[in-house]
Amino acid sequence: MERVIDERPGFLPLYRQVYDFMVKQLTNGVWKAGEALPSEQVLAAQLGVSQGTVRKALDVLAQEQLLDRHQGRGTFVSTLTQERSLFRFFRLRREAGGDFGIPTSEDEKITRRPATEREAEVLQIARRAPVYEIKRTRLLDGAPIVFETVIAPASRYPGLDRLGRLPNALYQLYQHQYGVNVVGADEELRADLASPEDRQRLGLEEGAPILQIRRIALALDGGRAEIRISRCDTRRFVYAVSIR
Amino acid sequence: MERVIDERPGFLPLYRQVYDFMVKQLTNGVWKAGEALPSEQVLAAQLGVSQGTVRKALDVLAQEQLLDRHQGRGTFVSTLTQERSLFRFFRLRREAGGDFGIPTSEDEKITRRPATEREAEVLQIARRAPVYEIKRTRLLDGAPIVFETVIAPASRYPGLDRLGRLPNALYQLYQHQYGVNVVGADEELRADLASPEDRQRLGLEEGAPILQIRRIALALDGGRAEIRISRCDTRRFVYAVSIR
DNA sequence: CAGTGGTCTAGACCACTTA
DNA sequence: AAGTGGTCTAGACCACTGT
Repeated sequence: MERVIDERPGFLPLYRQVYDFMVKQLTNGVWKAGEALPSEQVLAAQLGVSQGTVRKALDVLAQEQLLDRHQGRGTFVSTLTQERSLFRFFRLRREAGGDFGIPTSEDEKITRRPATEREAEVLQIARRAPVYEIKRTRLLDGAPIVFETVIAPASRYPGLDRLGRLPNALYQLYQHQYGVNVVGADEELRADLASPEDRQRLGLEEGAPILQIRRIALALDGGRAEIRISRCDTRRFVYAVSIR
Repeated sequence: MERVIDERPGFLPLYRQVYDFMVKQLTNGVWKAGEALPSEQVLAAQLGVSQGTVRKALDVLAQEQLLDRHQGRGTFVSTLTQERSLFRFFRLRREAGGDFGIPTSEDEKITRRPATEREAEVLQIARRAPVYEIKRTRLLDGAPIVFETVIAPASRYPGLDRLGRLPNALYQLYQHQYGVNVVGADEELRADLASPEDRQRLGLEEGAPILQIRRIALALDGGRAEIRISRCDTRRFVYAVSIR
C-alpha cells in the first residue's frame, strides 16, 4: 500500500485508500468470483496498516455485497449465483407477501446494431457504437409474465451473440465470462397499455395494463453494464420493493 | 447499562445491547426528534462500556438514518422534515433522471371505521379495531397525479380526525405528534386500469393505465405504522428506485 | 488444535464546529 | 481553546470452522 502521504487538501482516510485498492483487485480480476481473500492479518501486513483499518475497508465491501465474510472460514468474493443476489435484481413475486418465483426464458433473439443517440448517452459509449439487443420472454411457473429487452454495449461483451443460448441469469454471465460486476441499478417504473408485441408475447388482450420497468444497471468500475426494459403482466405477480 | 452478564445460550454482543438501549430511548421519547444526544464519552461513562462500543452502536443507528452525526457538532435525532427523508418515501419524479417534485394535497377526507379482516391482520391489530381512513388527491406542479388512501390504526393516532387539515407530510405528523417513527416500508407495485374514482380525481379517460403502489409502513417499535395505497398517473412522472 | 473473523478496550491523534 | 465526532493503532479475548 506504500502509505501515501496525505496532502492536506485532498485528504483520504487510510481505510478509504485500502478500500480503493481492494476494488482495484476485484475489477482487475486479481481476486475472482468465489475465491477466498488473504486473511485480515496477512492483508494488514502486506499493506502496512493495522488489522482494524483493513477490517473497516472489508466491512464496507461486505455491506455493499461485494464480499461475503464468514466467521471461522474467511472472506470470499461474492458470486451472483446466490439467491439473495439474484433476487436483488429480479423482484417479481406472487402477490400479497408471497414468495419469489424462479424465472425461465423463451423466444430469445439477439441482434447487433448501432446504439441510438439516447442509448449511447445513457451507456456512456460513443455515438452509434455497437450494442447487442436481446429480446426474450420470461416465464414464472411456466406462464409468460415479462417481455424483456436488454441493450448491452458490445465493447464490454465481445462475442455475446455467438454464445448460443444465453443463460437465465445474464448478470452471472457478465461476471464470470466478462469480469463485469453488476453492483446496483437505477429503475424507473410506470404504467402503460400493452403494445401489440406485449400482447403477442404475454397473451394479453387489447387495452390490458402493463408495468414497465426501465433499468440502468451499474458496474463496479463506475460505468454502465446495460439498459433493460421489462414489460410485466402484474395480474398474478407484483413488483416488490423494501425501503430501509 | 449495568453490564448484563451474557448467558452462553442467548449471547448478544455488547454493542447490540447498547443499540437496544438507544432504540428504547428513542421509542420512549427520552431522546426527541431534533435533539442532541450526550457525547460518545458521556454515553460510554454512563453505560460503563468503552467509547468504541458506543460508537459502533451509534454508527448502526446513523446508517439506519435514525441519527445524524456531524463531526465537531454532535449526534442528533433525525427529523423526517429533511429532504432526503421525505423523498425516501415519496419517490415520484419527472421522468428520465429528472428531479423530484414537491407534492401538495387536495380533496382530503378522513373517516373512522372498523378495520377489515385483511387490514387488521396486516396492521397487527384486533379484528374490527378502529382505523382512520384518509383519502386525498396529491398534486405535483399543481396537476393531480396520485389518488392516495391511507389506513392508520386509531390506537396509535388518537384524535387524528379532529386535527383539522392534515399536513402534507403525514410521517412528520406521526413523529412529532404521536412519537411514531416510520423507519421503512414494504411496497408492492402493479399496473391497473383507472377506476371511476381514479378518473374523477386525476382527470383520466376510461381505459387509462394506472400504477398502483401498496405500501406497509414500518415503525421503529417493530409494529406497522399504516397502510397506504397510491394510484398514480405516470404519464409525466415515474416511480424511481435505486437498488444498491 | 490452529486459523479465521467478531468483539471490546484504551489511548493517541486528526478534522471540524462553536464560542 | 475546548469539545465533538473521525481515524488509526495495538493488543486481548471470544466464537466459529476446518483438520
